Amino acid sequence: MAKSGSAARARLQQAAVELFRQNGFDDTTAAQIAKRAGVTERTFFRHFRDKREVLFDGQAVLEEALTKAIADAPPGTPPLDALFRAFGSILPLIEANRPFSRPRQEVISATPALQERELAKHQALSATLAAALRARGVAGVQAALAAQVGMAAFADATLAWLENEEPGLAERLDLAEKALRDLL
Amino acid sequence: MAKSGSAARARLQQAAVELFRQNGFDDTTAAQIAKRAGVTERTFFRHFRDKREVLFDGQAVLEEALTKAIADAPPGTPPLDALFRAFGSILPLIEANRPFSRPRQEVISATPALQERELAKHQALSATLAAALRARGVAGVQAALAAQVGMAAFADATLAWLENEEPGLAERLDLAEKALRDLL
DNA sequence: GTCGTAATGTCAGTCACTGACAATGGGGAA
DNA sequence: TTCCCCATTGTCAGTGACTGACATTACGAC
Repeated sequence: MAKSGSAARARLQQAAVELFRQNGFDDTTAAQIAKRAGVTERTFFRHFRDKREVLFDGQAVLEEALTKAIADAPPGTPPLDALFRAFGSILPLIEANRPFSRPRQEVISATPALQERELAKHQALSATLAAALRARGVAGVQAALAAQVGMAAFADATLAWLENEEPGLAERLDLAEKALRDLL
Repeated sequence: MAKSGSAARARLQQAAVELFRQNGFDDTTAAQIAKRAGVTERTFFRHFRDKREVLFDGQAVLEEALTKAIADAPPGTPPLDALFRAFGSILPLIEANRPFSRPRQEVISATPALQERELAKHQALSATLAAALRARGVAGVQAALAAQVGMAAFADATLAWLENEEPGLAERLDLAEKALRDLL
């Protein structure tokens, strides 16, 4: 009675979002998610390290796109410029995903345990961006700081835009960048 | 056989660090910690929300000191200056705690689950700092960004200093601040 | 000394997560 | 086609984090 290729994974993610929204993260068991997806609890944990991870699975694509965008920036581009240019280049991707991201973020915002995991993901992404900057010759400390503050601005803008579609994401990002540069 | 006032709490924290260092976080059970502290597992979870939390308990003092330092900064002080001045004012506190912080950080650095929790604590502290800045009239977006980047610099400097005492914490913090200002 | 309250102990239960092993099913080699 | 390979899934038993309910104890206030 084993099912075909890993469409199970997608079904599990779908089922998880639905159940989390309906009953909350804490009142949803892994077994319930698995059942709705037509598999066993054991299969759930074969696809996802833990119960939270089922909501975090698209980061790889973004990571690659951002890294590439940073590497492709004209030589001599200052770190923050390279970063925000990279963010700008993936806005279409983000915007296209809004229908999926919105309910997902709704669940996350209601669940401290999931916010913790989201922070960890952002941190990992930030580390990757810092590495990409260092590969361009940016000094270590600056690369790390630029990546962290850039990610913070990007994450804040995206979060606010998921809650309210207007103003648009590009505009929010520009505002965040300006606010950041006004800091000094 | 119940013990006196919450010295139990301190014993639990002490026992936890020792066992975590000896056997690792994952291979240490809450029951083992409790036993070494002379209490029951149930008592452990009365003092700490979960197994990770036993390592995170000094934040309140820092939070208060930092908030106060920010509030006390001369009016008109730019956000980043107020922030770094506040950090500078609590350096003695941090330095005095090094004997406790070092083994603790050793455990955290070896355990992803604990790093996640640490990120969450930093985020919470950052939110508090942002609020303190806003209370001084700093705009919301700028306050949030300043707090995040400030925390990042502070955390990075402290972490590096815990791994290696030289150069000193004050010096590391100055370097981080300079690197940050050079970003623009 | 008594009494009230806060801290602790006891116990049973749920659920996240794991290791070991068996069953299945689809695709490629012969 | 037929057989076999192997990736995916199912089954089962077990550990440990965490919780609720209730009993017990310690200790200061009076």
